Amino acid sequence: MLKESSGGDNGNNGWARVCDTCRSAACTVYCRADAAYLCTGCDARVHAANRVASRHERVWVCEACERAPASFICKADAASLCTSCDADIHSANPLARRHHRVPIHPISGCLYGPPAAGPGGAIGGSTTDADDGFLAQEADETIDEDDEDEAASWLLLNPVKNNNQNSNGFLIGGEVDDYLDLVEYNSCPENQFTDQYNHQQHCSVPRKNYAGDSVVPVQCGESKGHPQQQHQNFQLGIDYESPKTGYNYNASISHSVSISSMDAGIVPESTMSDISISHPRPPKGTIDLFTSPPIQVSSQLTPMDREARVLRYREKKKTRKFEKTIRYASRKAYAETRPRIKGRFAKRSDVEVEVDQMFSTTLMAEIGKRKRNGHEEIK
DNA sequence: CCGGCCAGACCAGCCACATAGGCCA
DNA sequence: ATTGGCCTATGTGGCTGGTCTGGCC
Repeated sequence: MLKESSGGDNGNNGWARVCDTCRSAACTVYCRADAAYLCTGCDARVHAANRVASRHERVWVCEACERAPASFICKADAASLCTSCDADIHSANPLARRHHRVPIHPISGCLYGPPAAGPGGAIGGSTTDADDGFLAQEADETIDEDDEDEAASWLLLNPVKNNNQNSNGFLIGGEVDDYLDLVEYNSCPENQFTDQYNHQQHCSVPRKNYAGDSVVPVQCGESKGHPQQQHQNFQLGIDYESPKTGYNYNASISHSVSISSMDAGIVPESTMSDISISHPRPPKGTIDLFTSPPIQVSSQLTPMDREARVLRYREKKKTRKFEKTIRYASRKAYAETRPRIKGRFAKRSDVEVEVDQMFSTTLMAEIGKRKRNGHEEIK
């Protein structure tokens, strides 16, 4: 797909960039320190020469055009792509746009070591290595170590640590929290982006009536900057639960909002529609390059920002809730009334179906009669 | 080995959503 | 004849709760 989509000509002039050193082989990596494109052999030779050279940060060359440093890994295509090719390929159609892409982190040291994985594996895996500058910086911190570690994983973009789960199987401040926190961050008046993204994020109106599942409309604008609204956003960030089915793109996602009157934490559909409809959350560990604001924010945090976020994380941790959440109250009500056999849903008998139909037709007739009467009264 | 605990599987029906196809300007 | 927008029909898969089951301690 990738090669085809690039026209099979490998980019601008139809030829892969050649190694800047040997000038004979096609380059495979780009060394930022040397600002040079190198083939596998030259890279191994140059960067194994001494310790300093071995620390040079390198990234793989785009597999589509083979002419620019790769910036993202597309998990669906299993390919590393430069910004340009990524944009070309993944803006082609809605399906491609949903491909999971993660930013490539440069790797230093030996790229061709014994357990070396492919381009994606080697570089993608580096995010959890000590080579990661951000993580290395984390290691120097000495505040409350447990919280700090957890907060670090929470602050990171794609750390493996984020897969930590507690005994209940829920995420402990994983990427989900991270994502939502970024949303929250963006939603703060002082942090608002001026583009349409945030407007959609928090002010969207359900596209449909949703009467069936009791989705209620969003109150927009009036609560902007209002403490209560901020609180609600805050809770959203906290209570995000891990899907029951685990690490899966299609896994169901539940949300919970702190509403005291709801035993099981039935989500006010306004928040539901906010998240799941107006801006479907990109899959775990991915970045939606075309609809999301730049999320790299977290990797460029100032110490002040970082401290603030750690504090916020701790607050969230304190108030985290693990209650089961109900996204659709109507489905819950229906499920409770359905016949069961040993706990499993069973097919309704013909009699039950008939009764239901009779009831519904009667109800519709009643509603129609009331409407007509209403019109007559108005007239 | 036994008992307690817990996570996950299972089921049917509703419905949100995506897609395909038809129609019209 | 082609294109773009709109609407409708159809298909797919997520969501829901009570019970059972297998694994673990």
